[in-house]
Amino acid sequence: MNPEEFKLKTPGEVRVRIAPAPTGFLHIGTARTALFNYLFAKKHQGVFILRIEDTDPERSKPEFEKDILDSLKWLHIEHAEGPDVGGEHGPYRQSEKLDVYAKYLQKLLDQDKAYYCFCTKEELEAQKQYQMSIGQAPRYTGKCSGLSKQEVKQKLDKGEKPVIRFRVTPKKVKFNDMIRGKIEFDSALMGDIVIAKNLKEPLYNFAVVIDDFEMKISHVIRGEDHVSNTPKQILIAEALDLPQPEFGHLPLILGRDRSKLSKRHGAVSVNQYKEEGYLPEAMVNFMAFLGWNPGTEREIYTMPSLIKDFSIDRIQKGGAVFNHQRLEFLNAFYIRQKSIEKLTELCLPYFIKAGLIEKLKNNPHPPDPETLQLFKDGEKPEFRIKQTQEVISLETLKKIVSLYQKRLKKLSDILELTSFFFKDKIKHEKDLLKWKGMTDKEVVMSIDNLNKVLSRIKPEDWNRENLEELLTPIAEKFGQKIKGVGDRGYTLWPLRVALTGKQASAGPFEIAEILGQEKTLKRLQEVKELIK
RNA sequence: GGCCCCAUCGUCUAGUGGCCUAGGACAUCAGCUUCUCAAGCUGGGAACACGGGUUCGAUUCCCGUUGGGGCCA
Repeated sequence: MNPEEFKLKTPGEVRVRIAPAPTGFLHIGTARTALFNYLFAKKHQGVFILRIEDTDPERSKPEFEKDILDSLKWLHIEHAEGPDVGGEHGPYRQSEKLDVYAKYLQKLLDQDKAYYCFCTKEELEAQKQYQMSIGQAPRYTGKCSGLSKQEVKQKLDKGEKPVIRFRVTPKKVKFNDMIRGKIEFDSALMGDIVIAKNLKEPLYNFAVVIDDFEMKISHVIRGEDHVSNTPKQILIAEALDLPQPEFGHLPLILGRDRSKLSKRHGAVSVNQYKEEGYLPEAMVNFMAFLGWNPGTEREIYTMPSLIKDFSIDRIQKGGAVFNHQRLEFLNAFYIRQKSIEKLTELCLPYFIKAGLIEKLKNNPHPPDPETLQLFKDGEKPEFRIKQTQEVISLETLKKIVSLYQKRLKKLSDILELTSFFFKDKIKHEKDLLKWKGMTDKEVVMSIDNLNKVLSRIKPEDWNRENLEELLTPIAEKFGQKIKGVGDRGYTLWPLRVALTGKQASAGPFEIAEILGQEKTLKRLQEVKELIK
């Protein structure tokens, strides 16, 4: 840890925040910003705050706010203050404090640090075009900046709709970015900026300054897309004589084409990943390494270890491409770490939602979102396979899941991989049954042989160990007989394909055990008829 | 267009002037294992954008070029 980081300009408590607008589902980039803020707060025994920036009533929706809350909770990025949990520096929704903004706006107006501007969109547009044509930065020329009180009143009385502009003092605005170091802007290039549509409708750059002050935010850690907002906010805070927070700008998450990650790159909301069956621990581990690394070769990090090793001065400056394959790798890794009980509980909703199984009446509890515990202790839940109406125990489901644990990249993969267990009839491709160029006749011979052997097994002896012990020598002998080599494939491959219908699957013994003797024989029979 | 930021394998990155014959991870390729697919193990290929300086010595420092990105409307 670099001690530099602890030199906090504003001594006292570390208070950080994320401030998403509830105009869409929680974006992966916002989640990553939240994570870094959270880690920074935890690292410094500080407070992580959630603020909802819902000043745009058109686009802000309660369901999006809910999604933000739910997704953060799912990721275990917990805020100590926010719209749902409250806090002494609230309200935490911008829409609930419009009078506060109005107060500061009025103050600026009274001190003539801001003024009403009546220029029309058309005027402004024409001006901008002109400025750009002569190679200048487009900025407001200050046409209305000299309007007298009477003129303003007249225009107001006439019903003209003004905006409120902030007088930008031309100067070099400097700040020391926690991640990037010194950054300097020439505010003369900005022109007077619009800070509100009117007293009741503050705009982003203004509202942020007020909120961050009111919430006593010590460090503003946000995406790089905000760097050019920073000087504006510094100037506004200065005009209001407010203390400046520290700023840190995170590199952006990029899509494959290296532009800012957005919907056109695919799934970007946290809830989409959740639904597809990505684990929160994988998401967190993955997001943390998008622009940060511990400087060691360790790659696996859970939240507690991240908190321990996180340091803001190890954050990268350049944007990071979202590497989906790496997310999958991490997700598969965390899936493999799960206990079979836990993993089964995680998979059950997928089976149920897909209509493969249904719950029997004796376990009506909805899953506990905290523990993901689907059942109360001591309860023996049972399920029914929808297609066959057979009862299937949790134990059996656990066996199924455990067979495929190593093959799951995401939870939803379980459906495609295991659906053959839940189907009455499965589709077979005749040629798939042939191992190394077997003929139809040889396949039938193999199946007859299997039939003979398997039907003789006593029901109580039907388990994986016995099947393997019995079938292995038989398979070798069969290979020897038809091809002169002890290749078990001539028996085991047709068996496996007969049971699963698939080119790739878990092994035939464990599958046969789960399917049971009756179904195993039935599937062999079906395959035989297919060939004839 | 203006301003700001950035630049090591395909991707995420280690590297803070000599430990660099540039390390790790994902991906990829080959092999082992094997009835298949996974998982696992072993091994291979793969990068310092370019040009100038500074220096005994630059991936590392400075300048420029190029490239990429962000913001502004």
